[in-house]
Amino acid sequence: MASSQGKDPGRVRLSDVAAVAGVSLSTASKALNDGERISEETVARVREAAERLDFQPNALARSFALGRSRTIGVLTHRAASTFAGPVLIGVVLELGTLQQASLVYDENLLVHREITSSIRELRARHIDGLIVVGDGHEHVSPSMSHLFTVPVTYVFAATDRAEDITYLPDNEMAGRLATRHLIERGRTRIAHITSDPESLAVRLRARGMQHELDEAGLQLVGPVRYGTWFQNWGVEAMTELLDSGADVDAVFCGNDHLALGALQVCEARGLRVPDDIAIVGVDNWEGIILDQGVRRLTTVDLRLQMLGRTAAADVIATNRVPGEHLVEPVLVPGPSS
Amino acid sequence: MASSQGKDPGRVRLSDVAAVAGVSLSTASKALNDGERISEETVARVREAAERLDFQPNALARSFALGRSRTIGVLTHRAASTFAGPVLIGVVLELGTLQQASLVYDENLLVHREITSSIRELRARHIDGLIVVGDGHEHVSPSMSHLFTVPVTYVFAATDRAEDITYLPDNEMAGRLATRHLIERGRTRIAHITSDPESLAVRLRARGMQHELDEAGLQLVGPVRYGTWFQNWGVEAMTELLDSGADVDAVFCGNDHLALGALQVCEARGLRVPDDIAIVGVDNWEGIILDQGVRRLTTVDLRLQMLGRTAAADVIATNRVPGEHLVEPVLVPGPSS
DNA sequence: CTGAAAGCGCTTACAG
DNA sequence: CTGAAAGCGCTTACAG
Repeated sequence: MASSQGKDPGRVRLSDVAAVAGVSLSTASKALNDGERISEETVARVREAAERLDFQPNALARSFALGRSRTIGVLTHRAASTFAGPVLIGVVLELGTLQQASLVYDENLLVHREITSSIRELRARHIDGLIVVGDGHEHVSPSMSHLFTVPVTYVFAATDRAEDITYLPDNEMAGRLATRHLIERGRTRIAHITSDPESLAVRLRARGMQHELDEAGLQLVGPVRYGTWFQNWGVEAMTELLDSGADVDAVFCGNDHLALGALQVCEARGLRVPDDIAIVGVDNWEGIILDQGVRRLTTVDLRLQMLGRTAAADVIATNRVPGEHLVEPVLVPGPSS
Repeated sequence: MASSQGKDPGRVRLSDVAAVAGVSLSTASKALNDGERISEETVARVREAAERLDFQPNALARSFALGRSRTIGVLTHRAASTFAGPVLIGVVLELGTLQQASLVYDENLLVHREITSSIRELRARHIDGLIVVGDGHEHVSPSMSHLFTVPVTYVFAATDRAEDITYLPDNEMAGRLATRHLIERGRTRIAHITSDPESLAVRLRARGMQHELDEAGLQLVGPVRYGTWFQNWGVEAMTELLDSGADVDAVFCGNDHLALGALQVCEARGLRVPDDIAIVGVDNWEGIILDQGVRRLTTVDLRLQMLGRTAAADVIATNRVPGEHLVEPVLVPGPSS
């Protein structure tokens, strides 16, 4: 006798369906799948039998026969980090919706083993595709696409190969949305407080802002105040800005920490926000507070979970388009602007 | 001819290994797996051949033969929520480490389909186990264990069946850790600001606090101030507390929002924190700020990601223990206490 | 349009 | 200790 572990006595097999429908196994299979070159009547009879018996095809047998695992490999770097976390959640939730399992390899694993070893394992598992989750696009990741015969999609990561399919948040659009929002509300004297220009996100957000100002024929209340991503820089830069006596009615901050710092300075000085001065940040990191019904900041949400979902849908799709794809952020209005 | 999709011409099969080792297919299989009733010499020869050919067993064929998918079903409710998110990340990362794929079903799906339909799909996939991710243990989830023949583990959820295996954060210990920390630092006049006593987490944290006070022979600077989880209640309650003229040198707040509100009031009144008054919260929700090197609060971290990892390891384990299991929180010291 | 048969690549009960 | 053979439950090229 052969293995009995694979057996599941209570389970309905396709052969049972075929018997009930009075057709052969192969006809039953074709009727349930492509349905091509099978008479409508037969298809109906087989489907009915399958329905009546509550037939669920054994996914293991199907995968084996087809050589497709309905499993997607997911390679991450520090997946638990603040920004990569939502991306990973989006990836696994969307894959689940698409009936695909996720086989996740975290970097912890990769440093201990050879990278080639984990790739071999991924191949042994016959994954149908691979998603590489980065940690923003500050660092360019080396392309791994040539190591796989299955589709590879990069998300929250840039690669060194132009034909790779990458998904990134649209940081330039984030700058545009924030600035447009302020302009639409009648602000004309807008300043910018942000982090280090070494960061690509900083440069892109600033560029988006500049585009909108140009289109509106406005001048930045300059210079751009570059510093760090931390709240205390927001405090310091806002203090400097106000002390400089600049005529300013709005500030676009590169992230929400800076915006909170700026808000704090304005409140301490008795300036009304947004009446005297409007403030917009980026990240919507107040998620936890928003959950609880309190929101202080206007901000731009980069939709990181949607970014993960989009990449997951892509790796399964048949019409994949090479190159860089940007996911649109959304403006989340709040009382500060 | 049969299906050719399953073929992968470049791939080494077990039969190749057997041929190179000069043994039969069955002997090769046994040598590589159990190794029982096979001579050491043969085992060595087969292993060597496998090594040399870089043999990776086809996981699809293996799963099919054994009836085990190396895939774990994961059922979530609002997985993207603030607290369930880290639990889910812990689950999928740990499963990945254990070479298990994750097949995630989010509630969005479940409301549209019959729950029985998703269970049938999970069964058709021959999952080796199921993890149910809840959203805290405020609501008791109905047990689903009887619907599956594979191991079911609940995490961040309580069920209505005592034999179910559940993993929860230890909220009582969170209250103890916070209070013990304050007592060890010489505080003797400790108050408690927290949310609604309807919440089990509120009651457990308060109970843990009371235990520690009792053991130290201290009295709570009462009454417990029950309210909401929001920062403005922290502000209000702290204001009341100070206005009441109570002699207080520390406050344990039920979460970090309340602690931030309390901190704000103290700072506004010129009280030095922690010199005049020490404050401890719960949640370590400043994660994002911590990433950036700034920390204001002392807090208790419930280790939600570790909670997810622990549950994931459990569902695979052979020695599973029925009942409720608690994951220990850790105190994260900061300048506020 | 339909069906008999081979095949996907393993595991294991059984005979030797 | 070893090997020939059956079996896991599907899919599909081929013949009819």
